[in-house]
Amino acid sequence: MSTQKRRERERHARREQIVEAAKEVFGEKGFMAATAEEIARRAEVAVGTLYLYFKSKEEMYVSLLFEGLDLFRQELERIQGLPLRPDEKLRAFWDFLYTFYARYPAYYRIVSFLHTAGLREAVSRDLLEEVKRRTGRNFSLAARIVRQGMMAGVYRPGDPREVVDFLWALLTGLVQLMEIRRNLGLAVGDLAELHKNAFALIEDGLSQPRGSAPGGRPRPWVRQAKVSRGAARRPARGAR
Amino acid sequence: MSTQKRRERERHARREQIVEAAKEVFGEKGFMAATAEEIARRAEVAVGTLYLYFKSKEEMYVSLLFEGLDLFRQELERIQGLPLRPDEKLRAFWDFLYTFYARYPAYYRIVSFLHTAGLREAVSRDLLEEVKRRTGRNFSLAARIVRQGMMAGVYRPGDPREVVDFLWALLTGLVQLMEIRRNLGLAVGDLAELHKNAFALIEDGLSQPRGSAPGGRPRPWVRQAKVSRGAARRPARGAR
Amino acid sequence: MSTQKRRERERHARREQIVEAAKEVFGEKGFMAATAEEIARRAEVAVGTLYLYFKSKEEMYVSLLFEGLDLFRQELERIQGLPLRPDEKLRAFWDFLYTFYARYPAYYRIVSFLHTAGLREAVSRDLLEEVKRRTGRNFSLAARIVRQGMMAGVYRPGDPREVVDFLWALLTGLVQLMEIRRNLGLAVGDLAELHKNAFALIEDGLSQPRGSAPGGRPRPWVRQAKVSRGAARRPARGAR
Amino acid sequence: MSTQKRRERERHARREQIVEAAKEVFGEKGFMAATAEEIARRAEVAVGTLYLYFKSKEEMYVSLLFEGLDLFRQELERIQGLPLRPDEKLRAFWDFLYTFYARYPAYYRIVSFLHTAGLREAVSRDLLEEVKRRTGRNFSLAARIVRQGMMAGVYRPGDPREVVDFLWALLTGLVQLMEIRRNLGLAVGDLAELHKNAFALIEDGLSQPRGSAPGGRPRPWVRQAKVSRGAARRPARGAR
DNA sequence: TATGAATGAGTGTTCATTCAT
DNA sequence: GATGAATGAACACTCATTCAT
Repeated sequence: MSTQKRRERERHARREQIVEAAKEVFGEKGFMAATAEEIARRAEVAVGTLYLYFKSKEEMYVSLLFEGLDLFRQELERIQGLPLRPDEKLRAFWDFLYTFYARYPAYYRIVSFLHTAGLREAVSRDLLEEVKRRTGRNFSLAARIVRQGMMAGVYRPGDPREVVDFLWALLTGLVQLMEIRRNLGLAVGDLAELHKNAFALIEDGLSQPRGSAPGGRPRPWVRQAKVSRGAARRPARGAR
Repeated sequence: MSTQKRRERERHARREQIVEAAKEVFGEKGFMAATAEEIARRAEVAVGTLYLYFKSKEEMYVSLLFEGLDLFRQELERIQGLPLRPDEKLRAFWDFLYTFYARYPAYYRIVSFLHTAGLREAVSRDLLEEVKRRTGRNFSLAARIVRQGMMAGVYRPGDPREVVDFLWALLTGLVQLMEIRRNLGLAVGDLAELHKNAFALIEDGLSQPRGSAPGGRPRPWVRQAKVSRGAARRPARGAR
Repeated sequence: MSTQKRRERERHARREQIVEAAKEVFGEKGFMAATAEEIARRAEVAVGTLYLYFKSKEEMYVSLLFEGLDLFRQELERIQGLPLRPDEKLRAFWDFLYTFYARYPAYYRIVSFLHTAGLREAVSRDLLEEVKRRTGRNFSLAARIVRQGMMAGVYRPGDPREVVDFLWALLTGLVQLMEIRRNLGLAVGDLAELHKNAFALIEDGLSQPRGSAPGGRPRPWVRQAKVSRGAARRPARGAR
Repeated sequence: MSTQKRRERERHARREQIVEAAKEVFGEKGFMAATAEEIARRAEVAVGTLYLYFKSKEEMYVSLLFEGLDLFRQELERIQGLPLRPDEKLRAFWDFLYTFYARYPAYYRIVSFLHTAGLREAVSRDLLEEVKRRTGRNFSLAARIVRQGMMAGVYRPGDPREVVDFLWALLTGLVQLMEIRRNLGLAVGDLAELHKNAFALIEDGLSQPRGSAPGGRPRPWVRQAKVSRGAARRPARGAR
């Protein structure tokens, strides 16, 4: 019993060693340039040991995401529990998206890695399932904030999950754009500033129009396409 | 003189051969899985020849972007020339962002490739400069559309380039999100639908409030943070 | 004493577990592709335990032969005990060689494995001794059948062990030939048919000429080389 | 033109370098223990170069067979052309089987390798086809000798190819048996002697019975099974 | 310019075997 | 005896890039 527990503990510790080393090496060199041998060396472990804990280099990399996803969730839950108005919560969420990136850019890179072609072959089904579960939970948590805003009448009705997709897409898109600009040697603007302004833009779109009476019929979130004079009339495609 | 011109032409033709082959191979296999040998074979050229025209595999890949950037610019200019209201133009631009992706997803992948760590070492300075020039031009062109909307009072005043960044980031962010979801084996929503709705959201944020008189004092685009009643006042977290 | 016996029994049972698992795994995957870990898993035993009972993977493999050699011997003894004429016994033996292969091809593969270069280093001396003893016994048993035929005057006098070598060689040679043909994708003939015909051929060679009186001077088994008329006399090439 | 020819020659020479080195290394270490790196080193060639000429280690190994198959064929043709009686030719063939093994045992080992499971995946289709073609030709050549014997009435009628199979099987089976015995540390008999005696045995089975009149009805090669008293009567299975 | 044969460093992964507990 | 985590040497194969012709 005691032996088993010790085993358990040691196993966990060893895994941590490896994860830490992997974080370092992948962080410094990126996925492609990182080598199994160096990770093993830094973890002070034999190369073979790596493969006792992870199926492949890809799996090692993606596994690092878990910690990030959990940190992400914790913060989300903290925000959710704050005594704030829904719109304040959403802003807190948006701010968090940025601070999280600023603090742990590596996690965003791993997420970005998830779109690599052929990923599904290199990684175990279970790992992918777990990633799905955790990202799904996080998206749901975020969606809840938006939903509360909608139900409180602060935001127009709509699909809250879609809004989260937009926020996430906007943030990651901006991050990538900035990184590309840096890579191109372009003077890259202040991401913090961009981030702040982006929210102002989106929040306006989300919000109930100011003039509308609190109890009035809500302006639908997806509006009719305005018709241009002289332009071919396209059929209005209402909200799904 | 004539000889030189012929030389020039032949050189250009040869380069085109290679570019076409590269487009095919990179398109089918992605950057990593593509091999110089296969590109050479398809271009009906010796492997060594590739390196007479391109410094490296990376350079070959990134060069493909030029054509995309030019197509992009042409369409932008077409839109600019259309007899549309500024807001209609912006919508046309937004639609174009999507149709361009739908038609040439490969270009987006190359753009995405530009954030690879170590790119600057693998690629010639000149190439990067050229990419900068062309992307810059395209961003400017797009920004012009937004600026026109602002000057016409349809949109609130602000930095038009920033708006273009937002639009671009939003679109590419959504594209990546969808690709990740597909890779994770998640039921992936309809990108076209998402794309449409995203615009509705943003456009609202961009627009002058409905009730405001055309000539009235514009509501500043970046608004003051709303204050939460009863909640502990926390500093804005965006800046950090 | 009792304890020791139990120990003994348990030890034997454990060994059986492993042998059974090894038989399965080697049978399914062949020697090379089989792994110690899988054998351990199937035997429900730790990997290390394998090495308490066997010196090496090779030893595990070769040990499987014992069971086969014993089955072989039992059948040989059964045939020996049958109320048959010597030539009928030999045919029964020959048929058995085939049915044994058809039923337990794995054993033939292990035998074939015994000619691997470097075997002696990978396997304990004792194991090899045991294999020698058991195969030797089997060969002797088979030789006895032949000897009986010779003594009965059914077969010409000669070295019975040699005849067994021939029969064994012929059968295993045919088996290997068929397997190679199958591997090459050649239409492979019916081994059963071949097996039958081969015996007809050999039996004739073994037999006393028909016309010779039972008690007559036996035609020597190894005859003088016939001399070719008109052909240049060449030295026998067999010796070299 | 001259350039092309030189290229051709160089290519051939390089290939020979590699083949020679491969022959050495495989010969010394066997297939499994041989390493690509050592072959390259001995051939004074880069490792990658090996793979310009051969698809895989397996292919390298099997390719060595070609030379052997050609030597084999040449000797077969020589024998065929000799002014000998058919039965003398067959003996010459049989002697050759042995001397060939004695001189080039490595080739027999490669042939034996051909029954490795999974070979077809490790080796190109073309290579296998070529092996088929050449072995097929050799078997045909040998069969011709037997057929001539049959047509001359020296041997009983039958399928000459089958006889060749028997001869081949018998020889290779003996070779393997001897190698196993040597590996087991058994005093291994004189293969040359065994080889000689085996032929006496087989030749008798092949031959027309001595007493039969030249023009008489040939005794069928596959005879009726003799019936044992008291044994279950098995149906006679006539020649196919 | 064009060629294409040659290079050779680089790497993820396996697995028989050991040994501290 | 039994365990099973750890080891680490071993290795085939790839492919971007070069350079002699």
